[in-house]
Amino acid sequence: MPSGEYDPDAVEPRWQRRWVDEETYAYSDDDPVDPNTVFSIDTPPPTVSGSLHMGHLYGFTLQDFVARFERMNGGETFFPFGYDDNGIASERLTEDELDIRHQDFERREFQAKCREVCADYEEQFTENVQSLGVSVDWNHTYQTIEPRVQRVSQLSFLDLYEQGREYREKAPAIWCPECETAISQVETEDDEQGSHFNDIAFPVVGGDADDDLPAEFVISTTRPELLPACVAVFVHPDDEENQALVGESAEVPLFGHEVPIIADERVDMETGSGIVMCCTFGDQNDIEWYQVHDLDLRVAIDESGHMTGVAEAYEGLHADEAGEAIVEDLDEAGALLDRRDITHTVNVHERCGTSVEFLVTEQWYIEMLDKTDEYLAVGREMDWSPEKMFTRYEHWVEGLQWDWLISRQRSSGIPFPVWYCDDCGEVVVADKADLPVDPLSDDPPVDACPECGHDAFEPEDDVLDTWATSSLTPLINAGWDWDDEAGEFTMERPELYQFDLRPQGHDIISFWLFHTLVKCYEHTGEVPFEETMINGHVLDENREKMSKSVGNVVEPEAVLEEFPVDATRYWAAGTAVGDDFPFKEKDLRAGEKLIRKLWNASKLVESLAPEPFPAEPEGGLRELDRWLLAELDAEVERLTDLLDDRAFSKARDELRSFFWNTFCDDYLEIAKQREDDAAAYTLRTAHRRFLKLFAPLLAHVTEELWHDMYADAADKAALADGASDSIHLADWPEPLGVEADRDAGTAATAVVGALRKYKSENQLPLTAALDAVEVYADVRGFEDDITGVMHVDDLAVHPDGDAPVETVITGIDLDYATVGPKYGDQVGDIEAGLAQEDYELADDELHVAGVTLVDEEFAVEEERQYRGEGELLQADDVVVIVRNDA
RNA sequence: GGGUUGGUAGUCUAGUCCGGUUAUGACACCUCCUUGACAUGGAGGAGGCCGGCAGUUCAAAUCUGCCCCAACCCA
Repeated sequence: MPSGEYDPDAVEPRWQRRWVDEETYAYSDDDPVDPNTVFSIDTPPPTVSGSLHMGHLYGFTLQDFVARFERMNGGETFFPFGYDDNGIASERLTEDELDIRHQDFERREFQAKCREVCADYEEQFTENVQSLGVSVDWNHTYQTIEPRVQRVSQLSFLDLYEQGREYREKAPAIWCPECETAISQVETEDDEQGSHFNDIAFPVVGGDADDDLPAEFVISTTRPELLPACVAVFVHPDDEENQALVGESAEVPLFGHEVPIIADERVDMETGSGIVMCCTFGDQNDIEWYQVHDLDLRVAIDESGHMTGVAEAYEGLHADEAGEAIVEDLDEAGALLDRRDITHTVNVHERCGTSVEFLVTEQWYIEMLDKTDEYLAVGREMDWSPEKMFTRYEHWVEGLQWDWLISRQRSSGIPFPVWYCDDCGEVVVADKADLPVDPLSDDPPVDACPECGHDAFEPEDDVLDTWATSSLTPLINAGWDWDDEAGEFTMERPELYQFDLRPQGHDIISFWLFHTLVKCYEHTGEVPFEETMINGHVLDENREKMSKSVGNVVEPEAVLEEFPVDATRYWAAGTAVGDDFPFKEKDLRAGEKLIRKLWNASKLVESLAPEPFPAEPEGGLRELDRWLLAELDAEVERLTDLLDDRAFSKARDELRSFFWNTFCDDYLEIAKQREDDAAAYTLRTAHRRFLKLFAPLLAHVTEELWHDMYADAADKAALADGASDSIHLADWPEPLGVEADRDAGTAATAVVGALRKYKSENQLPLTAALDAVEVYADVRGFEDDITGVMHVDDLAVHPDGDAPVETVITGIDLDYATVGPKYGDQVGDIEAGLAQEDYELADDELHVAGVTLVDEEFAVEEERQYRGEGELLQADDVVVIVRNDA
């Protein structure tokens, strides 16, 4: 039985432990699960780092709303958890934690260290997530580096290879010189950086001798260190001033090699001098020019960002140092004409912020550019919450310029199951049955090259892009595997696929969602998700992005120190899904108040309707009881629809105001007067339904009350609806189908409201007695309720009688929805006629401005005047007269 | 530079897709009320003309165009 004040500090951790210990949310593999009713969620595996941030709290909570609602409302729910410990993030974490460098270790050795470090962090992380009370099934977790997942990832590689969707090619690729690996388009981002524009004089070959040719021209560049890599100079075909240069050659200053001057439309005439140099490679334009004009390849910068032999005297310098040195030397040689500060956007690696280079290297790709139309169609098949997020997907797919580069030159990660013939270079892949393999330590499945018969092989030592693995989470969760005997792919839990929901942040639509669609579509031929729910970012109280450098980061730990978890859940439900939204302490306070209200109201229900639980009385319920249950029926339907639509904010506010205003302020206040079985039955019935409706939102307090009042009660079989373990395993309420005159109930509460207002305006206590009240409305059946709660000595109800009031017509309201379209621009005249009171009313018809309006097209606005004894109160359409001598 | 989203009372926000004339709710604010749980409560009040300009329309927060501001995505 609930008593005293609610103590979330004690209650919440207790339930969190029990939910985990008792495996409350475990997905039952044992019984056959109906694929039509199972609800499966492909949850985002967070990158392992010890602590939570508000984005975690928000994201997990939103997922949990869906999981808890669907679990109650539908069948079995699959809510797994993954740890993304495969890749650069966990390499970095390990290097920092142990103060080591991955280059100093053998791959296996370093990977072992990664796993040790990650294991500690994962344990901590698990505790943190469990302290949020999310209903994860802790029996179904995975790590993206574990052997089972490595097998899935390598199977995926082999399947796509066999389908001809993968190829290996030596070509310019985006390269991070800091991480020393190739990366894909999605891993780059723009960064505004300060730089210099250097105006450099290029001599024209033969320009001194020919009067028609200038001796030199100017090129403005931000990257002087690329001068040694210069292979051509470009002029726009519309650039008349410099047209004479086209077809000639230029001499690259300091380095002296001659390069052709070519016309091309891709030149931006507005930037710098309008003449641009092409280097292999400075940006993507250079790559296009290199390919289209079949230019030389001069590689000046190596894998680690240092100058190569092509840079002659500058060899071995870091590119930045070389740039400075070259500028100095140009200045000395008189070739530097100007140098000015600018800010421009550069392409950087999103993980380390280093400017990317473009290097010609041999890499593995997944072909995508040929199928973008299909990937768009597949994306369109899903339900998007909110819909607008689909446009982001659309733009990303339409803007794709590269196939997916999946090889990374890193130590840690999942290896390619690939060897190459030492002699002819033939690709040899592993047998599916042998996976996972590491070619560095495992032997290829053949003794001799199937192509040339050579017997020595070179292992592939690159590892797979982490997204190549995390894009397989639906297949990992469904237990995708290869059955060697049957020669086909299988699923351990086929009923889960396709997944019902993919929740994730909008920032990784182009990473995770897109790549998952591509991979799963290629493997299974169908879209992996029915629905995707895209959440926004958490901002600070001032709607600013949280950032460590600004110092406005709110830590979940600090919030949970001060507020109950249920209050953070209330806050998290407070915005439309998909919008970025601010951290709001006000909402946490409001959440706390709601929790307290629910607790206190439950105490009152307990005392008004103590055990034993009364059955529905034979004499039936009173009007008021049926009215409440009927209103609650309507509320159940509204709320179910809102939660189906993931409209958490509306659901939260809707339920809160119905519970607070209708149940607590109206029904409970009246029910306090009563001690009959009908009231007790109604209170208990409504209360149990409220707890269930609140359960997805306020997971802890509802569980505590459920156990206090129902699940652990003496008569629990009858009370707990078969859910004595947890309210979260109870069935979602269905409408009871209670018949009630809801108009009468509404009128009765309007009367009570009017009397309250009367007392408030007259500064009377709500318990003050009223001598006499007359009601002109059909509120029969509610008389005792009204007199009881409002302390009316003498109540007279006139259900059909005309009120003793005079009505004065104060104006005419038009029904514009009908009148507007019907009369068009005559509406102005009609309004003018009404304003001048130049109209006639007769037989329910209105004659004005030469037209006749019929009954439905207008409403007469009246003011009631009462000249009798007492005071007239207005309460919607109900006339209430109060006489009070006091 | 292109695109997406948003700009509604002191603050946050509903409504905008499907135009209809007293614009929703919460928090803060003011007044009153100790009533069988809750004063961390209850009743009531004041506060906005919907970023700006122009247009379409009988009618615009809601449609169209332009502009300004912010965030994000992509160049």
